[in-house]
Amino acid sequence: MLFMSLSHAILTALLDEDLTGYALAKQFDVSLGFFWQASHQQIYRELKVLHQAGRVDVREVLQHDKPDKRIYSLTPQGRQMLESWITESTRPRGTKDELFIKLYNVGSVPVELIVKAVKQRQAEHAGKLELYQKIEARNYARPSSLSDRKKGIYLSLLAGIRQEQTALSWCDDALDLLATVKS
Amino acid sequence: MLFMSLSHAILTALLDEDLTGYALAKQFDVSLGFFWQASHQQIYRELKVLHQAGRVDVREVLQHDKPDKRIYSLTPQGRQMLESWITESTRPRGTKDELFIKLYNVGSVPVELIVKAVKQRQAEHAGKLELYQKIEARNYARPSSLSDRKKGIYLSLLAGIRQEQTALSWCDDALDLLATVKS
DNA sequence: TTCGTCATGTAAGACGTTACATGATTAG
DNA sequence: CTAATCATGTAACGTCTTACATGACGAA
Repeated sequence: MLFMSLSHAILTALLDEDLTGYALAKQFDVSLGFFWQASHQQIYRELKVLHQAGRVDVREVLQHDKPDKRIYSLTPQGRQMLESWITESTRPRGTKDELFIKLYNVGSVPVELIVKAVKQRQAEHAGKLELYQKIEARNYARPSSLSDRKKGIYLSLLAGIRQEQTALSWCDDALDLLATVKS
Repeated sequence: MLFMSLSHAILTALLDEDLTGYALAKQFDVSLGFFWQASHQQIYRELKVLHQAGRVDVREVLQHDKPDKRIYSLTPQGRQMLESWITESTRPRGTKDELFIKLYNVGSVPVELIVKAVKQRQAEHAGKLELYQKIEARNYARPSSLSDRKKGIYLSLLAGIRQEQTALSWCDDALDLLATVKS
C-alpha cells in the first residue's frame, strides 16, 4: 500500500477541520485544489484506504432530509504520516504542458492555429490571476500580520499569482514573435 | 483508441527527422521533454499503437554490430492528425505541485522541515534555469533572425526561463516570510 | 419540470512508473 | 572488470479520468 501526494493532500485538508468526502472534494475545487486537483472518485477511494490504514477516523452522521454523512478526522498516526512525508524530499515532477508541444509545430502548420492556442491560454491565465488577486485582497492584505498557519497558504497563493503574471507577459511576447512568422 | 498528448508529442518530434523509439526517448530527455516527459516504455507502446493506426510508418534496419532498429516516420495521416489536434482547444491541465501541499502544513509541523523543502526546490530551479540559459545563449542568441520553425521552440524555452526565474524569486520571498514563523 | 446541491459510490479504460530481461560494443 | 551506450521490449502495479448509478430537496 503506497501513499502518494493525494493522500497527503487529504490529510492536510483535514488539519483544519473534519470533513466528509464530499466537502473535501469541494475544498479541492478551490483552495488546495489550485495546486492539487482531485475528483470525488479519487477522494472517496483514498479515504477508504486511509481509514483502513488507521490514518483517519470516521463518524457516521445519519440525516433524515439529506443522505447520511461520513465525517473524517485525522488520527495521531495520520498526523505522524504527514510530518514524515514533509521530511522526505520532494522529487521534481516535470511540467507537462500541451501548449509547448503545439509551439514545436510552428513552421509546419498554419501559424494562426498556434496563435489561437496562445490567445486561449492568455485568457485562462487572466481569469486565474483575477481570481487569485481577489482572494489575496480579501484575505491576505497584510501578509506579515497573518497567523503562522495562514502564512503558508498565502505563500501558495503568492506563487500562483506570480506564475500567472509571468505566463501572461510571456503570452504577449509570444504573440509578438508569432506575428513575424510567415506561414 | 484514444490519442492523447503523448501521441502528439511523438508525432511532433517526428516532424524534423525520422527516429527510432530509442532516439525518441532521448529527445524526450532534452528538448521537447522539458515540457513533456515520457519513458521509453510509454514511447514504445505508443509507437505501436500509432503504427497500427497508420499515423507512422516503420522501416526496419538490420545491423550486425548493434541491435536492429525500427525507424519511424510520419505519414500524411499523422500530419493531418497533428494539425487537427492543434486546432482543438487545449483544456487547462491543473498544476500539481507537492510543495504547495507542504506549505499548507505551516503552523502544524516544524517550520524547518518546510524551509528545507523550499530550499531544495530553490536549488532545482536554479539548476534548470542555468541549463535553459546555456541553451539559449548557444542556439537562440538573436530570436528575431531565427527560422520560423525555431521560433516556436525558442518560445517554449523562453517560457521555461521565465518560469524558473519567477519560481526562484518566489523562493527568496517564501524563505523570508517563513523566517517570521515561530514553531 | 428541470436544474443544482448534498452525498455516496462502482467500473472500465487510459496513462504512468518501476522492475525485469536480453545482448553486443566501447570507454575507463 | 565495470559501466555506459545502443536498442528493444514485457509485466505488474498504481494513478487518473470518464461514465454510470442512486435519491431526496429546493429554486427557477
